[in-house]
Amino acid sequence: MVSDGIDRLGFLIHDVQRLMRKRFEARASGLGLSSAQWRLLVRVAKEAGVAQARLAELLEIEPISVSRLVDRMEEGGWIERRQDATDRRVRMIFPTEKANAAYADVKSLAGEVYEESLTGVSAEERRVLIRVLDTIVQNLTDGETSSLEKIKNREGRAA
Amino acid sequence: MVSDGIDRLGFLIHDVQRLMRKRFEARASGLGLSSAQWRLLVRVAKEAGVAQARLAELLEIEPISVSRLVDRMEEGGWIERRQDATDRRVRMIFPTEKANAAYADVKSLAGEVYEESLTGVSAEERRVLIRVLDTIVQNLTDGETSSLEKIKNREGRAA
DNA sequence: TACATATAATAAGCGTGCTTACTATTCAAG
DNA sequence: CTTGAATAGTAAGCACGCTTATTATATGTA
Repeated sequence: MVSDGIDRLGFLIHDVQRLMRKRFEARASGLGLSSAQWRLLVRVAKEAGVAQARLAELLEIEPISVSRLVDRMEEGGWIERRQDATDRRVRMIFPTEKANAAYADVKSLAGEVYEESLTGVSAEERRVLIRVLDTIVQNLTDGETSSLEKIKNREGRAA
Repeated sequence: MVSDGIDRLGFLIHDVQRLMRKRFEARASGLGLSSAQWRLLVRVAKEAGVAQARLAELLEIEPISVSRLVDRMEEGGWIERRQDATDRRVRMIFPTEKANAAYADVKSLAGEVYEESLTGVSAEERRVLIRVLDTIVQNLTDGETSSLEKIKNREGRAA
């Protein structure tokens, strides 16, 4: 009943996340983009001009984390902050030309890492993997996660 | 070919890891143990007196990370460092009584988080999940991971 | 209008990982 | 025995997440 390996689930997820991030960053180091920065860039590329607070919701991290991530990415020349004309509290985030140019490269690079990760894993197993991971996210997102909870209630599941 | 969701794998793993860690830490906060400290404690409980360098190999993190983690855990009264009589460079790590007392509690607490995560996931899907995650770890551990590489070559796969 | 509340962003400081560089100690040659 | 390489541990400083607190601006209500 415990010999199915479920008791290792936390350790396994932790290891997989760390190894995938590490390999991605080794590949993308030439570009100077970390995986956290890449995640943010994907959102900004799809939704140029998005406010930092909205980015925090989409990325499901705290606004302060966005603030400092954006600091570093602005220094790196990946994004720029602009004032919102109608609400002076808001900083709108736009990708730079440099970011747009790198987008496709980094995307295919991420795909490479996924393929290396899944060597020897069948199509059916891949489907199960994605489905189960989605289920876990749902299970853990509902209830008691305080700040995430509010987002979900307000927004539903943002793709 | 990309519509299978594999292109979201990195984001999914990242989210699952963060949510599981967050929920675990919410539960364990009364005890004052973080998930990183819990991981270390599991190893030390199984192998009392282990050297920090060996812990770094087992946990697959860098020795300096162990050093500071051990600092905080020693402050928290979870473990203690003792000198090795035969090699004065070595610090041997032992669990305290407090740690031994908490061990079973935290273990069942982790089990609860896993079960909540996997609500609605069949036994077969769980087997596939664990098998695929193990495969990913293997795929990403071989080759090019520099420091981990050395460990693997030297030790093989430590359970 | 004025005051209380809410929201956007940031500051300060912590935990956990990293790289790079250092000290202390051991071990292997010569 | 002495010198040089390897090993154990740590320091300094960075990235990225967090909590808590602060500032500036909007907004709703008396």
